[in-house]
Amino acid sequence: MSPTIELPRDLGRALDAAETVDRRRACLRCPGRLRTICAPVPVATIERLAQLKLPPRRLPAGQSIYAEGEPCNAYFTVLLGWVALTTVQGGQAGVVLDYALPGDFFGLQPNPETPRLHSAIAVTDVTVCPLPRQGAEVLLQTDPAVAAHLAHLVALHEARAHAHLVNSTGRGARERVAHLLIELFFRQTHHLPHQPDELVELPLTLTLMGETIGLTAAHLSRTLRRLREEGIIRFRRGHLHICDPDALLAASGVDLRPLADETMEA
Amino acid sequence: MSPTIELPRDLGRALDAAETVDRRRACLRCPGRLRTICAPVPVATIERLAQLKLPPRRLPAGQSIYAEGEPCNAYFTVLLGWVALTTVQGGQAGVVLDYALPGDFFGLQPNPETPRLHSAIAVTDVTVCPLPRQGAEVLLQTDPAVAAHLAHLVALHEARAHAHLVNSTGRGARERVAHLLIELFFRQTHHLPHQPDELVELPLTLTLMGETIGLTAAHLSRTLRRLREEGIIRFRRGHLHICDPDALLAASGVDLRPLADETMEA
DNA sequence: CGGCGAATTGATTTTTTTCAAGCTGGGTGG
DNA sequence: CCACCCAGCTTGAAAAAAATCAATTCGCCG
Repeated sequence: MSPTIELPRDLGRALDAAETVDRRRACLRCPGRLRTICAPVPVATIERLAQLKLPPRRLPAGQSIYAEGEPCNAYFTVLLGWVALTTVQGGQAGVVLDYALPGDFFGLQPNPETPRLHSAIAVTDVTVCPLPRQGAEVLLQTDPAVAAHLAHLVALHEARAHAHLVNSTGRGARERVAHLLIELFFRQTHHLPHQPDELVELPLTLTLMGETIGLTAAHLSRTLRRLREEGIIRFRRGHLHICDPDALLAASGVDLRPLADETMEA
Repeated sequence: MSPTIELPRDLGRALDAAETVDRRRACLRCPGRLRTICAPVPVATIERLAQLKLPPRRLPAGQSIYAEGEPCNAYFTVLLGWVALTTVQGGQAGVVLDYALPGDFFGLQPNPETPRLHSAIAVTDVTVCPLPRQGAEVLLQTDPAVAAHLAHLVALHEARAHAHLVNSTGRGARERVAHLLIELFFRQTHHLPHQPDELVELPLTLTLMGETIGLTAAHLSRTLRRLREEGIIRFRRGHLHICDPDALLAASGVDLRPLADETMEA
């Protein structure tokens, strides 16, 4: 029942133990610790998790981590870089459902036996920590703390999807863009922008951002220009500069303060 | 640690036992059994769940089950009727995030200590089975099967939100409407429409449906008229008549077959 | 110095909203 | 039993928002 891990068979017991310690250390040092599926794992159990997981996997920008229709072999934690969860319907324009940032967990399915419902694409160069499905499911069925935490974690993803839905339904382009920028700012800094001239990474193309909020790249470009001309933001080369935070918050058209902690916090 | 339930203190042990049996029977007979949080509960444990839950609550159409901003006291299973999960942003038009139909579980939060992120409104007269939060959380922390199942159940809700997002982003009114009708058909019958002249309940106002897919009631009315004039559907007084299933599926603009089982199944 | 994907911009068309005015049908009170 | 009431639906005309299409331009990389 215990899932196998890829280890050279001829290593002695000593090295095996060392390997275990290494893995355990890696998990304890992991940026995702305390934030994803690992959060409720007591130090005593972390060894078990460390055994389950595969070594980190690095992928270049643009590569698919998994694609719609594929079987579901593993769940993932992002260690480094940005991942887009997205659908592509029959060669047409896709829709970005969510982004997974460092520390975020993604890839859990309603039914693990079933093909992937969406694709996960590396937006930047990415390092992910894969957790094989079988092992993860056993862990869930055995450790109630992990399972309970995971349920709430997925509820958070659901809440984010709902916020996304509210944002891209029945609101103007300006509002949508402002809201998206604030969300992505928040998810990196863990606070709303308040000081003038805050700077943050934003390694997305206009096309991708457009697919996130349901606008064409052309219209998005115009909307961003307007915001720039009003001295609210500047966006260039993977970086977002929020010149006037209050104006941006106002432009989003919602009071985000109460929701921020709950919905965007990873 | 075991959660208390409201019982007259002066009842003898015999009646108490009878009450327990009643609750247990009610849970075993429940339409939500096998479909919601109760699904993985073995008959042995169902008694425990039966002790946790409050007696069913009936609400007239239009009533709020909980509202955005309120504290989260309980989670719910729908026994009868339709519930809309919705946001209302500052007096403006709201957005319907999802519907909960008989057998559906709703109300779980990312952080249970936190105010509600959305409202739940009874669309029709409704009967729900409330599960007090405290007890539910204890159950989750104790019973890994329930917790693991719940995680996947919430993942299903997330997937449905994603499908909703795809549907209402960057697609025409006709496609959105067709997709919504099919989804609501499926969630009641558990199959896609295929025979001509299938009939199903649809107790929603145009305003509500519009808020679900991001259209005004006016435009929705026009879109429905077009579908009616083409002999595809008829919709009146709470009932949907799918005259030409294939045309409706075609109008939705997506191949729903592979997704249906996973995304819509409650 | 090209080459190329991404961003910008303009002109035009399409889609959807908005606003406002009737319509309808089921429920209520006289 | 009927008149009326009212929420919800329908319809029309005009305005607004966004998509589309088609060039350019920009900036990075080899």
